[in-house]
Amino acid sequence: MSERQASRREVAELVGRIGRIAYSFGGRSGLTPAQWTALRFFARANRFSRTVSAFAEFHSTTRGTASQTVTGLVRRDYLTRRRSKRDGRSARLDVTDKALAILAHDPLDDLERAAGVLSARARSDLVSSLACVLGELAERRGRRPFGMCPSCRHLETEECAVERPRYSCRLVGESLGADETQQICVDFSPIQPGG
Amino acid sequence: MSERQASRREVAELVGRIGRIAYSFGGRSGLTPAQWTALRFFARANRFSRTVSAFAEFHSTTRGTASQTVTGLVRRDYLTRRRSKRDGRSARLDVTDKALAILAHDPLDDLERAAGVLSARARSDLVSSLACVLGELAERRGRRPFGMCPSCRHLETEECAVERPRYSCRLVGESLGADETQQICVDFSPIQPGG
DNA sequence: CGTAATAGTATCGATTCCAAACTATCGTGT
DNA sequence: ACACGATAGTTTGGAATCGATACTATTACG
Repeated sequence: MSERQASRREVAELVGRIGRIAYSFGGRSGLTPAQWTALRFFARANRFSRTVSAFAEFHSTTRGTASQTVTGLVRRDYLTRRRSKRDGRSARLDVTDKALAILAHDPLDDLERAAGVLSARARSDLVSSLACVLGELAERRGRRPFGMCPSCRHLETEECAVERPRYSCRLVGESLGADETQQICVDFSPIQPGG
Repeated sequence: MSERQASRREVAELVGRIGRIAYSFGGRSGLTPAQWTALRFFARANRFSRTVSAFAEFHSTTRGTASQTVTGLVRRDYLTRRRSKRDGRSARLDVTDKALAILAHDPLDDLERAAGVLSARARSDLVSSLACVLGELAERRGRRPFGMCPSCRHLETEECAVERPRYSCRLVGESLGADETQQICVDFSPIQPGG
């Protein structure tokens, strides 16, 4: 085995192990790993993406399983369900204050803190490399990469002279608040292929 | 939220997403993600680490669950169980030819190939950054990082003038073949903390 | 020889998981 | 207006996972 291939395998092994340690721990919250993933998703997703189907995509599971996970969280008052007025089939899930409270003690914060041992430069390189790998893997598996507006080809930025820039999405054809450009989106499509 | 914290969160989100996509796909093998993880582990672990307990540590699960997963793989002839002669409580699991055959088409290979889009330099940096984060995260969670001899403080290298170097492990007090220094070990302890 | 620790298994109920069938709504084309 | 297929989401069933707990057997320590 060549050096090149060895380092590829190392990437896969390390990501797998970190992901596993991060995923498998729910703390004493009474929430399962899947429920934690769902809460994080609905807290971070923009208003077009807070649906059962988008979460199923995000979590790489079926809509049926995602539906069950969401139902459990709604029943426990971590999410509220609101039927869409535009599309009678669709419903939007929003996190409750109870969810925000528990998310303040997210066990995944351990991973964030662990990333803090890297220098800012190393962390920046790590993020771009991971984004690149994720984009490539998502493409190979036929999955959506998810991501935020700043690197999305659907974002339209209207520079105004005096005011702040105005953002909108070419895909859904709606204007976006500046904060919404920092939320994750199911329709994200990277400007440069692969990250 | 500062830039520093934002990039930490991005690391966590990206690792989580990549890990999830990589983990959740079993292909048409009939094996579950947990079973794939077990097969990979027993194929990559050294002879001191191919036990139910070590796999439970590796997979961040309980010994009970790990026992069930292993039992299923033994029943399907992917693993063989051999009781230890030194320790009557312990048993060693070895992968069968059937397991090696299916591992040749490991769905996780997609992730390795995705890592191939990075330059060798970027990949090398990625590996060391991830190893650093993993070491730190494992410490925070009180988990073993697992790793290989070259960066383990238990490795003893005896340099011989004409012959190849001889390796041994200070912890278990046994000599190691050169190939065994490239297998993952439950007793791995990094030379530099967090590295 | 007795006690504590360790390796592993067995069992429980809750959850996850996928697949498949199902309802309801939307979009398109005629 | 109507049929058709696509989409959003739920439901059901069976297998597997999961954590917790209790359990057996063996080893280590004193």
